[in-house]
Amino acid sequence: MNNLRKHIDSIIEIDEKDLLSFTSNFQKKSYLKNENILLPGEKNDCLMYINTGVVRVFYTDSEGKEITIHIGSEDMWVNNLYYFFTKRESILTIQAIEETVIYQIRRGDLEKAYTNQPVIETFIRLKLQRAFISLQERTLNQITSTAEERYLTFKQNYGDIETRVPQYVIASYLNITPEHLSKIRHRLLKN
Amino acid sequence: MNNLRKHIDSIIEIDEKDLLSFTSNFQKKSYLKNENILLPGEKNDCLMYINTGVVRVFYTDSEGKEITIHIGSEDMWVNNLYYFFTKRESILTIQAIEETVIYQIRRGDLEKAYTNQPVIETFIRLKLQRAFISLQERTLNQITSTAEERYLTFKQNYGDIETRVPQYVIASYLNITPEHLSKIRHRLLKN
DNA sequence: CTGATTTCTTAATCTGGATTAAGATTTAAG
DNA sequence: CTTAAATCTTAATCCAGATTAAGAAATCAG
Repeated sequence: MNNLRKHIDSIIEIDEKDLLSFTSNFQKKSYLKNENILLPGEKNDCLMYINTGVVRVFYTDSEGKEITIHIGSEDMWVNNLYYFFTKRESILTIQAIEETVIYQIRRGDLEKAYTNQPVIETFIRLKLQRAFISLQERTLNQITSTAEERYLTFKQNYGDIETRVPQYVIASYLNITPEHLSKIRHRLLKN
Repeated sequence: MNNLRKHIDSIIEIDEKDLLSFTSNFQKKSYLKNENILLPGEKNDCLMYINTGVVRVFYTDSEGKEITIHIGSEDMWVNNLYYFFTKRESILTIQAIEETVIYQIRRGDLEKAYTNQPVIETFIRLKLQRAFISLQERTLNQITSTAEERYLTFKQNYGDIETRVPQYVIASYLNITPEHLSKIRHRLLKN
C-alpha cells in the first residue's frame, strides 16, 4: 500500500497518523486480464486506486458498440466518479485490461474520513478538480480536433499505455472506428 | 443577495452566521446585453453566481468559429471552473447574453473560507461533483446521440432558455451549424 | 506445434452533417 | 416609420469518417 500512501502524500500535506488511519480503510483486490470489475446495473460504491495494471471504463450502446470513456494505469484512480457520486446503478463497465491490483475504499468509509481526517475532504476536492479539468480538456479536444490530432494527443498523454491496450479500445477512446485508426497510423508512418 | 443565500442553504447545512460571513465576500457586478465578462488571455480569479440574466462560456477556434461550452441563467454558476482552478489564462470568453447581474467571490477569499467556514469546502466539493456529473453526461450524450437527439435533450434540460438565446449559440452548444439546427427544427415541426 | 479465435489492415462505398451561397425575416438604431 | 445590421432559413454541393466486406497477422487453447 506504499504507492497509495506516497500518492496521497504528494497531493496534500497529511501527517503520518492520519495517512495510516485513512489508508487502513482500503482493501486490496486483484483481477485477471479481461476480468470485469464492475458491470452495468451494479452500484459503484468504491473509489479505486490502481496499484498495478491497466483498467478501462466503457459504455455499451444499444447496438453493443463499446465507447471507452477512461483508461487508467498504475498510480491513477479508476474514474467512474459519475456513478460513485450519484449512487445510481452504473451503466458503465469497468474492466481490467491486464492483470490488475487495485486498492479500494467504500463510500461510507470515505465519508467518515471527511469528518475524522478533514484533510481528506481537501484531497477529494483536489482530485475532483483535476478530474473535471481533464474531462473538460478531453471534451474540448474532441470537438475541436480531427481524429488524427486526437490520436497524437493521446500518444503524448498516455505514453506506453498505447502498447498495453488493444487498438480497438484506443479507437473507441478516440471515438473513431478501428479501421479509421488503422488508416491514421498507416498515414503517420509514411510521413 | 438573498437568492445566493437560499441557494447555498439548499445545498449544505450552514448556520446563519457562517452564511452571512461567507456571502459578505461576494461583490455584485452588472453587465449589459452582449457585454463580455471575461476575455481570452485574462485570468479568471472569481467564482460567479448568476442572480439574473443569461451567460455563456465559449471557445473561439483559429478560424474564429465559436464553440459554446456552457450556458447558464438565474441561480446557476458561471462554469469556467477549468481556468478558475488551473489559474491559467483563460482561452475561453464569458459573455452576458442578456442584461445580467452576478455575484462573485475571489479565489483568495474562497480559500480563506475553506479554513474559516469549513462547511464551504463541502459546498465546493458538492458543486464540483455536480459539475463533473453534468459535464460527463453532456460528453457521453455528445458521443452517443445524433444532432436531433441532442437538440431534444437540450430543450428538456434548458426549458425557456432556448427562447432567450440566439439560435446560432444553441447550435454551437450542440456542436452543429446554425443551418443544420434550422433543418432539424423544421423537420420536428412537420411531425 | 496446430487449428481456432481474436485483432488488425486494406479498400470500396455510403452518409450525417459541414460548407457555401443567397434570400427571408427579425431586431435595433436613427 | 425606415434603413441597416443581425439572425434565420432553404438548398446545392462536398467531405471526414462510418460501414461493410474480406483478407492478413497475432494470440491463445488444447
